[in-house]
Amino acid sequence: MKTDKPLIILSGPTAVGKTALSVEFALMHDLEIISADSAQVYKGMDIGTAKITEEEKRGVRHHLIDVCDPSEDYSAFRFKEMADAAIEDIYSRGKIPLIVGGTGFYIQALLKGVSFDDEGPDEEYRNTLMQLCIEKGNDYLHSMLEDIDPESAEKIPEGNVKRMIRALEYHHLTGRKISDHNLEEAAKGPVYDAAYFVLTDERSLIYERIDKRVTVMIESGLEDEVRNLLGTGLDPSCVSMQAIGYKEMIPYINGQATLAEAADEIRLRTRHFAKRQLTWYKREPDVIYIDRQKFDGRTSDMCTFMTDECRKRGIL
RNA sequence: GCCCAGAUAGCUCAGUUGGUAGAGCAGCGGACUGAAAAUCCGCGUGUCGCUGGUUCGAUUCCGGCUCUGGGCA
Repeated sequence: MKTDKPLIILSGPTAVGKTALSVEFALMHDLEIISADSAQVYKGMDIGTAKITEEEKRGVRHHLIDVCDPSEDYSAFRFKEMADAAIEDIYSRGKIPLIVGGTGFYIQALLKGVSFDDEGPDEEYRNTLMQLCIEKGNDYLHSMLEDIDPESAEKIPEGNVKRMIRALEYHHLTGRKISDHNLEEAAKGPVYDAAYFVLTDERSLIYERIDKRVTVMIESGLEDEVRNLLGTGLDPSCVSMQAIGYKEMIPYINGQATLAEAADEIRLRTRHFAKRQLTWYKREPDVIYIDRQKFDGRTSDMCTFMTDECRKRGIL
């Protein structure tokens, strides 16, 4: 029995081998790929994001890569809008979409159809709050939050300025508590019939692959890539430049660190990132793990496993 | 060869006026619903170099040894 809104998702920590597996699987079933990656959307950010190359695509159509200028701010909201549109487009061609990427937050927004019904972001209000925070301290923002939304104040630590600001902004724009909004959204079920795969491996092997990948990035010209981006007048504090591999290069380019120090910092930050991704998946319901160890790393066997799991769910 | 300093967590080091020890980083765990490759929260994982001595008790004091720096030759 086939489903109405089939969707296949392949996620997993960085450097685990999602790209190679995704192309192989897409070729096998004539799928189109939608990237769920918060950094690969930016044009000109190729080496540091380990963006798939034209050769690696092997003719498989990819969506949501290079759709944004690095000076623009991308977000979960924009991803959801664009991904929903891409999915409809793919359905119209009679094909099934394969979502591939490591940004769990984006995948969640898409899969559960999270509603972003306020008019945000309100940059002006955010700046006002940021200024208040600097002048009067984190505890001042926290007490503001306590007044309008005690549940959020309970949950969000004083140190987490970003989330305090977002909670205050949501209330400012809608008059509602974000804690209520979050509860409503959390209760939602998926809007697509999805098989949600997470590719994993032994932690130490993921870390080894990260270390090697960073070495290759440096050898492939990451420094020039970052210099070129900054050379266009891009603000180093903008969202795209917060991506791992970019913000760590800036001290080196400014002469405040050696290249080896920058590379080590990238390796460390990437390992931390992989750990955060793994934590995220633990909480996602109905995730199907693909443990590389169990397949001895054989792509064809992993594809077979994925095919079987999809069929069990009426997908494919 | 001699002199000096050091040897404590994976790393860098602090400390115990003698009662088996604690910071930062690493590591590990967690949160996350319009910045998410972002942001934030929690957890000490140890033959205190080895070996004798003094002592009720030594990681701490004393001797010897080993190793590592630095200096003198």
